[in-house]
Amino acid sequence: MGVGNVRGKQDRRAELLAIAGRLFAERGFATTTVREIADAAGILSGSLYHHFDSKESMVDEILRGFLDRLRAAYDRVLAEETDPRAALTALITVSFESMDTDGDAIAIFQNEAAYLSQFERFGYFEGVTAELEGCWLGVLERGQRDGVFRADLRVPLVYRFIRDTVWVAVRWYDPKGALGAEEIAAQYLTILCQGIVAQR
Amino acid sequence: MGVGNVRGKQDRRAELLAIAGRLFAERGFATTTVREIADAAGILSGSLYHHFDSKESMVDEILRGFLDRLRAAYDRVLAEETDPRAALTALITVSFESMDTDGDAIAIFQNEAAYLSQFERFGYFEGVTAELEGCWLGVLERGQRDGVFRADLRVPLVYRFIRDTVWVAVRWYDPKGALGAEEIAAQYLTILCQGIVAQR
Amino acid sequence: MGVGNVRGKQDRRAELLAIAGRLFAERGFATTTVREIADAAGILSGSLYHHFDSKESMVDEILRGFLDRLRAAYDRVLAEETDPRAALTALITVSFESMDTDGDAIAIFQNEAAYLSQFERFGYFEGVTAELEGCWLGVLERGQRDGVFRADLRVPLVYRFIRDTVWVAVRWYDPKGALGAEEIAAQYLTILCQGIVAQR
Amino acid sequence: MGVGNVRGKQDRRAELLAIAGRLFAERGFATTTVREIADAAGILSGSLYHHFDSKESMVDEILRGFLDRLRAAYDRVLAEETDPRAALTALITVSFESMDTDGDAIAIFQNEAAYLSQFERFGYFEGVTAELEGCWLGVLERGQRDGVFRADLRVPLVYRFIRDTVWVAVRWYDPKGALGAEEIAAQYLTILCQGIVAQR
DNA sequence: CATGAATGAGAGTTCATTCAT
DNA sequence: GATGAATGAACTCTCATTCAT
Repeated sequence: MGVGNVRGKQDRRAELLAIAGRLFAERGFATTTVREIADAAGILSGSLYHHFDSKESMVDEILRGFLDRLRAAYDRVLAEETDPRAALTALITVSFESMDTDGDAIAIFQNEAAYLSQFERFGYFEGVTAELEGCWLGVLERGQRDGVFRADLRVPLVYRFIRDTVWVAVRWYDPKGALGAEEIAAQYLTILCQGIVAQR
Repeated sequence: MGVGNVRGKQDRRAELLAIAGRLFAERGFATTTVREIADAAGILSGSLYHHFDSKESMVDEILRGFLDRLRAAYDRVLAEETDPRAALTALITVSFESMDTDGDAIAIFQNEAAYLSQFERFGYFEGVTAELEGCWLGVLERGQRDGVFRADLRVPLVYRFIRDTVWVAVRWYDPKGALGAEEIAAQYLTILCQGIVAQR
Repeated sequence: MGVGNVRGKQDRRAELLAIAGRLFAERGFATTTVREIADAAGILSGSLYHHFDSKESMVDEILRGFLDRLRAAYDRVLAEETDPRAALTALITVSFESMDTDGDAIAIFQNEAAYLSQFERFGYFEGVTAELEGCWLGVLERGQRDGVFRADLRVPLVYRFIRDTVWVAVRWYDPKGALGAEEIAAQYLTILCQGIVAQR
Repeated sequence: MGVGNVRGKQDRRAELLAIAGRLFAERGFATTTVREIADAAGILSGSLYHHFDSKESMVDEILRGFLDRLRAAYDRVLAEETDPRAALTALITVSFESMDTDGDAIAIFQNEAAYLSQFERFGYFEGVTAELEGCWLGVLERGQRDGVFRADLRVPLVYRFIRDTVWVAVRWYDPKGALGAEEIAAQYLTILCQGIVAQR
């Protein structure tokens, strides 16, 4: 009935959220039923409502956590790396690495953001997305201005290519697989920076 | 009562399929209701069943058509282009261009393939996906063997990066926008081949 | 455009009615769809409505025909046979024999009368049923009065036993089978009149 | 939260099953809607699915229970009565008596078995029916062999006559009526064994 | 006479959510 | 905290019937 209990309560929430996140990521938000979540947690569907008001509030909590952590990571990168190429490298590496800890949330955000953002509750997506986009665009523009990145590229397009490649990788990336996030990031950076064509 | 009637019948089907495809792409398959499709077509939900057995058979028809066309386009590319770099260029260009005609189907396939393939009816996804993958891998491997593409790249990884970038672009690509598929393909090819880093 | 045409029209109706009757008997009235009837007839469901106003009017026509014929046959029996035992024999034989020509209608009437009689249109069932019942009761009562039939039997009960046995036989009687209606009638009459216990 | 709860749960199921059975028997399985069952139970149609998977599983449960009880009763008869005539008497009496407790199930089985057995789920009908038939045939054949029953009768035919008469009686038998199952069985046995013709 | 597109009512079923226990 | 019965709205799909062609 003291701190221990609160801790326990928090743990249970986190546990349930992890279960829900896993299912949302695997089967989709609309397609996952509250009953399935409850079954996976070993309780009855009605009991979930002692912890969360609704299915929506579950995804909300999952996505907010992820988005907050990602935003913080990007801020740290921008604060630490002043060189555009180093910053880009760090941004990409950090993003790939987040798949180890936030894989489900990333998958959910990738697959459901368009659907969820139609509800007022998820209106905040727009702002966060713009902020994250700003991080990338800033680095790319600075790099182009400094002559580090080629001048004949349309930065917004480059941003979209990078963003898509990085985040969609969550579909096939396996945190427990042989290929680590770091190595994947390295390979992608090689391609992105030098291209796939062999130098003569 | 002759060809004209058959044409009319085919047209109606195609029309309804286009409407359904649009909605499936925008809102997701599971989230789009049969009533919404019917409303958009200006008929009652039950009337749709005069044309199609089920909601599933609608997506099925949409996706089969797209997959067939794509497969044929890839085959044509491989038949015409023997040079790996030219083949890769053509594969990428053809893929981006398919967004002009098959945008909705592409979006549906990207977003729903994982969900749909759990049903027996869509078991054929696996085979088609493998065939398409084979087209890309063949070109990449040949290029690497010929020394056209860098030797230090993991081909399967490169394939995934390309595939993800190309197909996820459907989320932001606007067929009626200022930026055409061809130009986007060109920019992506530049990055992919030469990288974004300015040559000194 | 003369008599021949009318004959053709009548034939077509009879043909469609036979098809519908077959299906109603096999699958039940409620369970048989208008589309199934049309399919079996090689036309489209809508086209059936050029011949009949409704599914109900199809059964109606089928059952009226059968009931009329049966009533007439019973009347003929009662007019011809004055001896109770001969009359009972004839009633039973005539009933079993009607399965050769009216098998489907009998099955429909057995299975659906209770359901159909709830609709006003089929209100006439009650009267016809009472009339037919009257034929049997008359013969049985007369036979009991004359001392031909045992005095310790409750005539209404005997009637029900006979009626049920005779008509439910339609479920297993096969018009094309080895066992003819006449022989079945004879066996039943033996049991009914003398019982199954061997005389010592 | 103990035995009491389980009892309560079982009771509710049984209650709902009784309501559904009543309606299925009265109106037919296909013709009875889930909403009608729910209405009769004073709940909403969706709430029924808290207790049963489907309308089909409701009939299934109803019929399985009846068939099990009947099979057990027949087995008891065969174990207790060795004399063919006594066994036949007991079989008939037990069958008529089952209408007091299983009237609805009997009616459903009589009316819907043909329709239901087309679904895989009800494939077990065939086996059970054959077993029950075996009980009757065994007794009749033994009786004929022992000279208790007449030699000029076709046993399979006799079986069908008895079966039809006994079970179709459910259509008019009234458990609360003046005529009890035992008396009806007795009358039928008299007719069946001695016939309706007065002994001279 | 037949077609085939459409209607409109209603079927069985699902599911997020509530709440007394 | 959890249970489990119930809600109520919405879903996919079916089907008898109509009617312009």
